[in-house]
Amino acid sequence: MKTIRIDQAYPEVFDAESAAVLADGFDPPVVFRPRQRIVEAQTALTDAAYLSSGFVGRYRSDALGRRQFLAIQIPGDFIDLPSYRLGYLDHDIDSFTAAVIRRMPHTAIDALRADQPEIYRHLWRISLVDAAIQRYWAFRIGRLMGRSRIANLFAEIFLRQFARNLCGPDRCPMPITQAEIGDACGMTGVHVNRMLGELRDEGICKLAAGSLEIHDLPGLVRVGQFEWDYLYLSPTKEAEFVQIALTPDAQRKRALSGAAE
Amino acid sequence: MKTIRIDQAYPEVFDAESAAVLADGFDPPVVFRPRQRIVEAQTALTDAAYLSSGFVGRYRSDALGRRQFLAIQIPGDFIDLPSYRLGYLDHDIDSFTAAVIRRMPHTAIDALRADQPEIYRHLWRISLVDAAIQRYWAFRIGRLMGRSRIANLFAEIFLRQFARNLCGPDRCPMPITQAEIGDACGMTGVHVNRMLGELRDEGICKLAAGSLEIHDLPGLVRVGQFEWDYLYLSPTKEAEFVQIALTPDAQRKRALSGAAE
DNA sequence: CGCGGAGTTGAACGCATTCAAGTCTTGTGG
DNA sequence: CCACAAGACTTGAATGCGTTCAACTCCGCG
Repeated sequence: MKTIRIDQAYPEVFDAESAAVLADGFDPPVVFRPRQRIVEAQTALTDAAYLSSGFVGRYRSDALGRRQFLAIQIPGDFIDLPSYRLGYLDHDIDSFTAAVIRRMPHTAIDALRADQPEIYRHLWRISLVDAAIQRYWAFRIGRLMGRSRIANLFAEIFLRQFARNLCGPDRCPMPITQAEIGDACGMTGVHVNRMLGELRDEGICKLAAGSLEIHDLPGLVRVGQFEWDYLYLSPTKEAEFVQIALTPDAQRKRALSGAAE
Repeated sequence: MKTIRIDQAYPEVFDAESAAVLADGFDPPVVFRPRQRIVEAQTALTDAAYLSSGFVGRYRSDALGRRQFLAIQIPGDFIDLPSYRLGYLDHDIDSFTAAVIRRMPHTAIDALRADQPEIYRHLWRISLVDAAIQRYWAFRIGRLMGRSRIANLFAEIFLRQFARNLCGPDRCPMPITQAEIGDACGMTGVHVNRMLGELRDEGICKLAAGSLEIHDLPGLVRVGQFEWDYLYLSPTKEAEFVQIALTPDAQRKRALSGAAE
């Protein structure tokens, strides 16, 4: 069986029919264990990997071997789509958790260009949203203070899962250690620990046992100065998020100004 | 005349013939003055802008209005290609210098899909290299110290220009202020000033009158921990850079290990 | 000649790191 | 089921990189 529920993973992008077509192009699933190398930098790739389940991270290391995460990928992400046109990656990808990968040969993507232009262009779109997320990471790391960085990252990872119906409104999987959060936010694990303590004491959120309990989503958004335009959500999903993430007061102001933020 | 020298701008990507085809799709040039808004966030776009000459920067601002540059675009860059599939940008683009923009309607790009698949796919490739550069910005800001960040950024901006034959081996245009370098590297203008002083005193490089004098390129690469795999240069251009950027000793080691770094 | 933006420098402050020593969890094997 | 080891988390104290505030110089330009 080659069935894969891409329709669930990308509800905004692929309708059920497209998803079925796309699913036919995948190779059988491959399972990875936690903390395993999934894609190696500088290695020639002939297929694109789709993350069916699990969390993985893309990173580069500095001269002393310290990692900087460049992206955190959640179920439903294509994790190395750049390889389609570039042939190899400039960074490594490791699993955080156990992960299931399904690969689609680059040739299968090529075939879509003529046969399924809509899907083909949607793949391009996906890679552009990825790029937008990358840009926002530069903003987060470059402009926000420690506590805000973490809150902002949490908000992103939560919303990306929420938009795919991978979690409810008040908690979501967050299977990464404090040190890894540090590697993602450009700070040390020790400092992450202190800032997490503050967020917890302020009643905003709590990270425990690989999942994030969100006690005050508007607070998380406020502290993290989180904006979500860069995720290019469907209007439906965005409205759903606004409903739970903005206080009634903020929603009123938003409606008045007509801002699409 | 619709002639535009894309062949020069993207020698690795477009051959002369493709460039000519592509050039036919452009609207007439539009000139911008320094420090002018070129693309506004959240505004619907129906064409993609190509930067014919000049420098422009993409940025987001935090709650207090402080900018974080997300990218610096040089002549030959498509500066808002994401708009093709996303419809609008989540960030603003301002000019650093006077700039000439040529726009290509999204519909013209659409037409390329069937008529000129090679060019169409090359445009995708370009957007993927842009994304790779974005990723590297997260690494730079997240993992490097102040002085290294600046050296690293300089190395990138230099190499990207060098790869397009926009400059020689020992100097390049760098028409941005110290405060703007700070906004790009996630630090203050004051600290940029101090670090620039160090780089100057160490005989590595000197920023003056909108251009960067590179006195010690290997030193710049070393201090900045600069790697260039993420730019996906053509083998020719990469070899040319290695020739001038690595010391003879480092080149020997590189050759021995056979690393493609 | 004077204005304004860019660059420069000094001093005090503070966020985050580093180092270190713990405690708590978790998974594994006896 | 307990013992133990390894990794994750927590906390304190000292250090330091970078910020902030402020004053001043330099330079291009009208």
